[in-house]
Amino acid sequence: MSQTDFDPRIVRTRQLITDAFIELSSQKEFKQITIKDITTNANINRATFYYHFKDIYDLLETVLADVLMINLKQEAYQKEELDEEEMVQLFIAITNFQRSLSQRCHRGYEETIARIIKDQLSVIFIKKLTIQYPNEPESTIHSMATMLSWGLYGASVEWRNGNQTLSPEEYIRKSVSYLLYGFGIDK
Amino acid sequence: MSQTDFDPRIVRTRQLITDAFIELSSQKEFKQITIKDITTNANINRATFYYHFKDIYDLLETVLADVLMINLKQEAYQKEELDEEEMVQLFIAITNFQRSLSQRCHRGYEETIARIIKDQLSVIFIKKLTIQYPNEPESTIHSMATMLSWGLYGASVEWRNGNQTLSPEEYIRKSVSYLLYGFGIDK
DNA sequence: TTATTTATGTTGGATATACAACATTCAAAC
DNA sequence: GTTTGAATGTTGTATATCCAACATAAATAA
Repeated sequence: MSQTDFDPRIVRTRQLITDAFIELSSQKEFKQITIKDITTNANINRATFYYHFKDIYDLLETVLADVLMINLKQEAYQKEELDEEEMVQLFIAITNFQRSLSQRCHRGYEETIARIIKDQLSVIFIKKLTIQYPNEPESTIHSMATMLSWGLYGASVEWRNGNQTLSPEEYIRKSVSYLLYGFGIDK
Repeated sequence: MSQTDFDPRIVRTRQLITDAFIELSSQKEFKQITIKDITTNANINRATFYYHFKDIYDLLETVLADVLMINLKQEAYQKEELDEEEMVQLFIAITNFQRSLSQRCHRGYEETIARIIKDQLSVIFIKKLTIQYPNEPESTIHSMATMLSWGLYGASVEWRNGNQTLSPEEYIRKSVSYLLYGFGIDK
């Protein structure tokens, strides 16, 4: 964080944008939210949005990292194909978040947070699947990405609600192996 | 209202200032509130306050007129001495406000509003009494102004709580005559 | 498929808001 | 009463936010 990030104007504007995004996430799916929706809701100029964020994906990652304190930045998951190791790391990031959820003040809108997390997982998986299966129609790619992101998130909820005798890694590694094998990862 | 008053920056900043003033009014008397208090509470620069308002008295009148919708601007009560007609007009302005209070969403902080109104009445009366009694010590002037403002406001509350068979003017004119007579208005 | 509308990303210029500094006034401390 | 500190009002400069406009892409309508 640079010094200018303490400028009250910047702080206020970022808060407006973030609040708008979260509110819209409770009403719509990520792919239905437009920059225009956000800036209208926040009552700021569109150029101002671009002063602060590169695009809506940048906003999504910032909200996850800075507001929800969960590391799901794309740059941390750069391998082009689905990979067991990366999926385990994704799962650990989510369970870290789940672990802290009971101590946090966000419990009131957990459903919105869940949606935001799944949206980002979906963004990550779509990117990988598009590269790995260039000839698959987009609808198939989206469908697979949705199943993966919901599955991974659901597993983290189950892990949290259980007695947590297994570490996240132990809990998920077998499932991930089966998942990837089902994708013909051994071709 | 000029076109620039729809500029979102202006709207937001004015809201921040107004909210800060109202919050501080619930904690302190008017004369204890400083510009610095307001700008700190609102998290804006002091120069920005002065961009919008001439001074704290300007803010007070604006809050009354624009937020609480009650006309107690000094410029409407310019006679230098206490005057029966002006006091009746003051009372009518307050009772107009009281009349609408039951239909408004401000009921939750009526005490703060009462304080703000009394503060402005006090400002008006201090100005007149200072001119009328130049040799009286300031503490006396303040004391008289306080009694007048509380008295006038209290009468409006009583009027509102009664069955309102009398118009505001009928209700207050006799009392005002007695008040002014007690000030030696007939010298 | 074509035409129209909407959204995105960008750019140059205007302006509201920020900052620091200053002079003066007022209030508090000694 | 004197000194010190805080508050007020002001000013010049920097910058975050605003606006309109443009080119392009994407979505929708015909």
